[in-house]
Amino acid sequence: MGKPIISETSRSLMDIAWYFGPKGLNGECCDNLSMPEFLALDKISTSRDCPVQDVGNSLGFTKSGATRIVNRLEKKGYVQKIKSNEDARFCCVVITEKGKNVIKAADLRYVKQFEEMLSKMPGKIASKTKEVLAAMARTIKG
Amino acid sequence: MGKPIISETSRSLMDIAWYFGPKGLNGECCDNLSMPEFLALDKISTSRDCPVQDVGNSLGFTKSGATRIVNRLEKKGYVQKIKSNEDARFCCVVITEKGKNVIKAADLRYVKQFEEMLSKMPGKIASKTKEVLAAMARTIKG
DNA sequence: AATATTAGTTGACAACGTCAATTAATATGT
DNA sequence: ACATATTAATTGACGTTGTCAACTAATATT
Repeated sequence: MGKPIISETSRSLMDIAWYFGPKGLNGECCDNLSMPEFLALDKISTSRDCPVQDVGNSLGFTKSGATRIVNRLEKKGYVQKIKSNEDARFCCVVITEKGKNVIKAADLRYVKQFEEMLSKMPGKIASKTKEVLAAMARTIKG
Repeated sequence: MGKPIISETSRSLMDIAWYFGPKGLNGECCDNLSMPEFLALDKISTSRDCPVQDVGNSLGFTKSGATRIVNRLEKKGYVQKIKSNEDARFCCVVITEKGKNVIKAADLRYVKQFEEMLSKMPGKIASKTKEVLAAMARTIKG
């Protein structure tokens, strides 16, 4: 009832994760694209002939979870699953034009939200923010 | 297939939100406490006689969502719902000792994870990171 | 040729939040 | 004072999303 129990660091991290995360921004980054779908789509767009499991690994999902998210994306017309002709056990998941457009739109929305935030921050800190976030992301991804 | 479609800013924000968010850290911050539960518990712990709806507002949930998350926390023994004796429509939600302990533990885990990340970052940037995150969080919360 | 491994899929399930309807308590208007 | 409106909270039905374990199909291994 009053003084916070948790540290400012935790709070900040939580608030940021919540705001930009799966539940923030009204639960969608753009139209009918959830945050995991956005991340999956980005993973697919940056991999050549992406196997289904790679999507799962990249998100920390099980392989059945991976199947399901890829299927959802396929149903929406954002990706295509093509059997590999080198090894027919594999699917090559590739992004479609429609998929590229949708992540471009989602990206714009994110950047806009971010710039809006920056513009409300003290200039001195704002100027360091992108750099800090990039360094954090790099570190997290190992 | 190769060059990313989305900006580094979006990617960084996503990666951070994902890593520290509801799905990161194995989907739980601590034991059986999900991220929304952690945030709700923090909200409750910093408000005196917190009505159920305030929890919902603070998380961006509907009031039925608020009821459900508070009930989950109550079932786990982390909060108590007490009818207000000023206006019996209201519940005063208060955190229990057990609840305080569990968010303390979750906080520790978060801080540890954060410090680990910091230690892997270039010192010059690491030294600015806390400040930047705090400023972001402050801005987001208006 | 028989067996093991691997990629992906599927059914049953649980967790979580929304919507709309409902209950119970308090305010408001006449 | 009494009828009506408003408000806080709850509940049932539901949709979404991910897990687990069992399964299929294709390729490797022995």
